Amino acid sequence: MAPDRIGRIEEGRATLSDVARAAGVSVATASKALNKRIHVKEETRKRVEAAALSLDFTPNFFAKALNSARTNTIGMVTSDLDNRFVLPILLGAEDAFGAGSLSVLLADARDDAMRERLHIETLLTRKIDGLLVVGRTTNPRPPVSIAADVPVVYVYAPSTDTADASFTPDNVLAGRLAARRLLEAGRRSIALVNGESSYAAAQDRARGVTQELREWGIALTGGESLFGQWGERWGRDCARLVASAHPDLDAIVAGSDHIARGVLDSLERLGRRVPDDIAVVGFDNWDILAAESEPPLTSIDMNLEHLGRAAAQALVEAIDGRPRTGLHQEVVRLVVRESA
Amino acid sequence: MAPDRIGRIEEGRATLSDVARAAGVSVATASKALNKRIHVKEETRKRVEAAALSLDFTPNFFAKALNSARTNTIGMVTSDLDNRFVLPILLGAEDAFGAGSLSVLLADARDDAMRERLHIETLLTRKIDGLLVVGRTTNPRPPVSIAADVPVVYVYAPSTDTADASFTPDNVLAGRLAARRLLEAGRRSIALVNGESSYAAAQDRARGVTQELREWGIALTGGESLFGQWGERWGRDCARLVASAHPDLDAIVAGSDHIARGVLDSLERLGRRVPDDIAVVGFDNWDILAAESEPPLTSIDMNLEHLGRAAAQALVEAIDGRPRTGLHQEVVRLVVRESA
DNA sequence: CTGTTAGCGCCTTCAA
DNA sequence: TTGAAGGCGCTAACAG
Repeated sequence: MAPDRIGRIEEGRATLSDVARAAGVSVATASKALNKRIHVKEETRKRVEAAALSLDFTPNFFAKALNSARTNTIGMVTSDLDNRFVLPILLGAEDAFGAGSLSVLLADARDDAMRERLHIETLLTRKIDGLLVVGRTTNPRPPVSIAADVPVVYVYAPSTDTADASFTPDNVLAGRLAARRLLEAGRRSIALVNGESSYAAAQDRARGVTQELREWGIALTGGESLFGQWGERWGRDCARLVASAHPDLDAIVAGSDHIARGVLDSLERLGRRVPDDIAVVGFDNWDILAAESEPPLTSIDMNLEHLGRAAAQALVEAIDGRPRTGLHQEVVRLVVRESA
Repeated sequence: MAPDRIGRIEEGRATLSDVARAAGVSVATASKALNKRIHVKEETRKRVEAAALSLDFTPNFFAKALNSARTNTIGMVTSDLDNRFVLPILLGAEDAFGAGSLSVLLADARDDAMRERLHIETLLTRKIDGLLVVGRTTNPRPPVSIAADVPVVYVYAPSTDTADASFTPDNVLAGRLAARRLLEAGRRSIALVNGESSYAAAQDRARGVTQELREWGIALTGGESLFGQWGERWGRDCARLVASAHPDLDAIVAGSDHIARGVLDSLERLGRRVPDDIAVVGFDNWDILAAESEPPLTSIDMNLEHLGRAAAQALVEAIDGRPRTGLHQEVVRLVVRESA
């Protein structure tokens, strides 16, 4: 029992050879036994497992990683952690990876290509099994260049290389769902107060809305290009204008919940009741904005947690040799409250 | 140059012995040279470094970790990633750790003690150099029990053990700053529409507000126990009541920006102008709520990014053998907009 | 079924 | 100043 090696005393960890000795077998046998390998007598395995347990043995992660390809670690690079959209995605991903079995190395690139390269470099140094690249917007982004054969999955911001595996919310569908909700409620004069035109999300949502309207034989009131900023102010300003210019207006699709809040605000000031006079629907279903507004806001939920989970799942499968390449536009859903 | 070992071909990584051979020295010398150790002739080192560079040599992380205490990895356990407060903290922490030099293993415990234990267990297995425990609220939490001598720093939620190193925003100061702003602007009838009483943040802010008022010889209008929920609805309801009950009311401190939004809403409906008739100040400086409200909201910023950075810094120092124990209440700051 | 022998890639004595 | 040898803890051949 005397420490036979320098360092044993302070570093209390039991090693495999300790276990082997305690069980009266060789290290190799102990290894096989603990790794549920074949060719080990049941009784021997029991003995080894008992020894391992009593010594509170935990295999040394690094020794293990040293001679096996897998490290059970995946890397996650976000371009902007300060982005509320990435949170649910991370959550979903974390979820899919399962507690304890797979660890996540997180790195934030601050929306800076150099930092991203650097971070990915160090992640690769740590032999991650796979890489999840989380974008800041849904605008396509250049693929990361990785020499090694590490599977990569893009989330939120898809890769410009359509052969890469990318997961992004279906914003066209989102637009359609929003419009459909209004149309089915009998609304016929619908305006779209959109976000910034440089965002794919804004463009896609607009596309979805107009597509749906067209199928109903209707055109967007106020035109298709009411692009502005992603904020309340723009929502307020723009809503005031369209609502005044079009007295028959009976619905507004807002490019985001944030914009929608501004829209609601203006409508109230104009004396238009929501939803009786004018219905309003937003995007994102950001409950801090949507749940307790006056009235509570009907919105399209982008299913971000699901998105993260799907991407993570795909990454795990890719690691296991079953890659799912290409762009995956994940489904979104309508959340009905009172505004539409 | 022919691959002398199985696996060399597919696994293109150059090893130290490759470098040594290329430089015409032994592995030992190469090691010393690259690690800036003494006892290496300058010219030899140059040669080795050149060889390493040309072979694009990166030391094997695991081999290195196998016989050295440091892994340059720290663990970060959040109790609830879905919490908007943790994001800036993570950012600040990531920042303090520096790009590339220190990697972050992220684990989300979902506010579940069992999951937390499990995650910490696996983190320890990976020999993290230190652990950052990020809480969901500022309520004190039981310390994690770690057998090994891994430094731990608590952020946002401090440890109940005051000997542990904890970093949390100074909510009492926050309350004082909010009150002071109003008092200095000449307000004398001030109400506090607070959040949930079970939150230390709500209690501390209340304490700060009353302390400051007391120093000015004033008592809180409407009493000290207007606790409710952290939401707009409560802000609306409560503001309507106090404002009606106290016609002389000239300021409201809202327990959070979210509450403040409800307060603003009610005041507008009651025809009280902000800030002319009644001033309003919130907490959190959550710009999505505060920046574009009508009028824009004056708020107390909790300096979360700074908080995260400070905590991370402390962790790094602790790892380097210079622990900073005890509770650190970090400074917060007033952000003036138009509502007060 | 079990044990012996070789490494994985690196670092660290200790001789030379 | 350099190099040879041993070891970190584990797994993967191959014998026995």
